[in-house]
Amino acid sequence: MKTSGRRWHRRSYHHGNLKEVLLEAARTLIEQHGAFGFSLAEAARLAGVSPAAPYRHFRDRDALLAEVARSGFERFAARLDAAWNNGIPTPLSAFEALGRAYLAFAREEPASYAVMFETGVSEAQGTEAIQAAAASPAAEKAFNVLQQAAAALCRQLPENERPPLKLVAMHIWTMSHGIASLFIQEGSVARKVPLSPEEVLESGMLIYLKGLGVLPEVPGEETASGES
Amino acid sequence: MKTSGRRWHRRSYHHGNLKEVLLEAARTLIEQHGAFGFSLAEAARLAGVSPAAPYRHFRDRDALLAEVARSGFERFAARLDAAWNNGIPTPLSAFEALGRAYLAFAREEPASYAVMFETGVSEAQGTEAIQAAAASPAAEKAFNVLQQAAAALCRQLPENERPPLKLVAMHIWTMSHGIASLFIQEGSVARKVPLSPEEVLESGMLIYLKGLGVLPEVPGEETASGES
DNA sequence: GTCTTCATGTAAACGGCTATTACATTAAAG
DNA sequence: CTTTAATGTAATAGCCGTTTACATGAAGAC
Repeated sequence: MKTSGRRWHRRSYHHGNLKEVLLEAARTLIEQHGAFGFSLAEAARLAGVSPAAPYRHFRDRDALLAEVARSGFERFAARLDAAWNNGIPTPLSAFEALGRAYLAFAREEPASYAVMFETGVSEAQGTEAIQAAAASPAAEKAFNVLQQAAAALCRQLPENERPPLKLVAMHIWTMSHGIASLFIQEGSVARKVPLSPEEVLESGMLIYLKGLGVLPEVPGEETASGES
Repeated sequence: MKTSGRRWHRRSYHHGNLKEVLLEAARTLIEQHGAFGFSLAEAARLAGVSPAAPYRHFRDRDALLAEVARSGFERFAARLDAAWNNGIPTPLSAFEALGRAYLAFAREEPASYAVMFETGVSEAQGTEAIQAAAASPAAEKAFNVLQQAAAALCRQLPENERPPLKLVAMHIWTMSHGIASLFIQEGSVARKVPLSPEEVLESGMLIYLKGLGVLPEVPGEETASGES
């Protein structure tokens, strides 16, 4: 029973699906060992191939991480887009769904999220590929969903009170990202606060939208606890 | 002339200040090569000592990074505290100074900031030390400054309208962090938006505070452009 | 002053990782 | 069936992290 040691001791000399398996292995290993400590060799072991095999599919280690980021942005954008659903049934409810989708992605794919948003600093040599992914069409598409949502919300305001769209989109994005980023970290002080990311985001957005003038006079004024 | 190759070919066998120099070298290298790609050996070279020397001062590579994080949190907390200055002259002006101080730290010490907030994912083996730093007293002190500011702002509200302090503090923190984090990245989509981090934070906070009910009826209603 | 001691640095070595090169295997096209 | 290109392996070189045994010298004991 060759399959005992590995899930799939491949039958043929050729793997058949190595690229995808390597990406999956990378995400798994990054979740376990952190964005540091991820090693191409270990991913290869996990996939059951030699340490040199990955180089047939990725130019180097960073190219693999860049692909993790790029594909992550694609799923991210798709998910945000589905949640926003063109503002249906109402912009506000869709906006809430959007926020939840954002946090859900960060929670379900922490490795992808980390590589997408928290890789490297400055013009790091060797991370250009990843940084390119962070500026890829997929990344822009994700941001565009946020911008659409911002636009729909602003459309409820009289024209002379509308702040620049990009600014509102940035506010939404930075708050969502800040929450996702702080809560992903195990040891973070954020974890010591007895609040779920969703609670923080929803209450924060309620206050922000009220400040924007978008909310129709909140009834209960229970700004804190949300509804759940 | 031995001194040509290095700034300071130390005269004595003993370095005299190796620990600090290594921390400084680490910050420099992380800025240049990213949080990945930082190597203890290179830091040692930069300090002009053998690759084994750092182990006299740090248990391992992660311990050095943890110290970068810990000392970073200390300077961070001190700086935020000085900027907040107990809400003097007014809570609002002090709050604005606090936000600027937050972003200034992230801009001036991007390496520290990255190690403090963007290291690793989940319960990564090998990063426990850094995660411990992220939950250290210094980190809590920094958060406490934000919480004090939140408290001072909330104190301007009638008691029955005050949201939980920790919640407001988290809103402030997550938005500041989100902006700092997104703008630190070179390739980020955030860099394509023609807005400075300060503009985004200040305008966002204006809207948020208005939603909170803290702002005394904004006069100009130029929600976007701030004053600068 | 000399001796001892301990902190601090070095040299050498091991194993793991990245990446390259030459070679092996096989699927697919002609 | 033969050829070819894609895909994987083996072997190798260089770097890094880390450990161990040894070297140096500053500070105090005498």
